[in-house]
Amino acid sequence: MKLSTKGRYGLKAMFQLALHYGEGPIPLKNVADEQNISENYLEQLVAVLKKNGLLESVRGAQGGYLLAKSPDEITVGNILRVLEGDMAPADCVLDNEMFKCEKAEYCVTKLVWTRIRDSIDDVVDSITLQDMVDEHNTIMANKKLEV
Amino acid sequence: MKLSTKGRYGLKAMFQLALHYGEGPIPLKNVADEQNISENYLEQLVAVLKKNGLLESVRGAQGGYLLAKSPDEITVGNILRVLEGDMAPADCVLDNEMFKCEKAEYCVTKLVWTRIRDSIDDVVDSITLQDMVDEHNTIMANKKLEV
DNA sequence: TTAATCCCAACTGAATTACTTGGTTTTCTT
DNA sequence: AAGAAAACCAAGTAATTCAGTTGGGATTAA
Repeated sequence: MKLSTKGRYGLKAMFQLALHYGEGPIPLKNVADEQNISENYLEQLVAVLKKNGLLESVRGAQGGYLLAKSPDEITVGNILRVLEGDMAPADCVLDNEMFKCEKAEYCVTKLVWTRIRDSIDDVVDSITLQDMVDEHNTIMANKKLEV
Repeated sequence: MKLSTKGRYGLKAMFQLALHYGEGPIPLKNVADEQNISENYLEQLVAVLKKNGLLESVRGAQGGYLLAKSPDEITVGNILRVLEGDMAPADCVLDNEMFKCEKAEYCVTKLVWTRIRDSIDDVVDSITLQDMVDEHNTIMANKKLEV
């Protein structure tokens, strides 16, 4: 039940770009350094995020990546689903209903998987990048007061 | 974010044993047949469940497995944690705090993983095998009425 | 005694993970 | 025009996990 580095690094990267939203394109190298991720590996992840309309890129010198939408329009769920697939603990409760089990109508374990999936969906769909930025700012402000 | 067959088969097997709770030992072959699982593979899973005090076994002919506690004392969380480990989406929010990240105090993504983990915990710790049996019986009773 | 059953250890093919390597192309700056 | 900064792309890879299989043994009821 663990996320792979795709989802974890991907969210970190998107959060980093959200922190700098409005400042123009940010080079991937900066993001990779800041979050301690291999730049070449991160490249593959942002390619997916871009293909799915969450990122835009600017090529050439002074180029980089930017969020395709404002941070309050991008949820954690948007990001994780693109990089990890549906947040479903079993194939029989995938959102797109690809997989069909003939016992589905009276399968009690399916009810369990459904409840797990729904609770995860609730959380990831309710948190936007803006929420994360706000939380970050609150934490940082409190840290300053402590000193 | 998917469960492996360990967790999925394991819960199905435990549910099957819960259905027959009080009837003495149930041979693994029955469980495997009923739930369409390789018996030899299931053997490995029940070994883990037994080692962790969720199952008891009776050897020899007419032997089999039985729940070590009554179905209302065994939660889905008990079963999944034994077979899959903590239901944490990232190592930094493992229940046992093995893994330590030095940025933990101001890591916003950690807050996200924590909320996901907590919501999963809420669900799996709130459902007992008895709940599943009850649900199963309700579904079956309704099915009968439909005909 | 024999058949049913649990118990145990090792092996395996396929897939996935988390990268790395080694480029090419585009564009800004000088 | 040259050089450098960046995005873009394709392939390879070592390690691990997954989902079993194989081939036995030990225990016990009938």
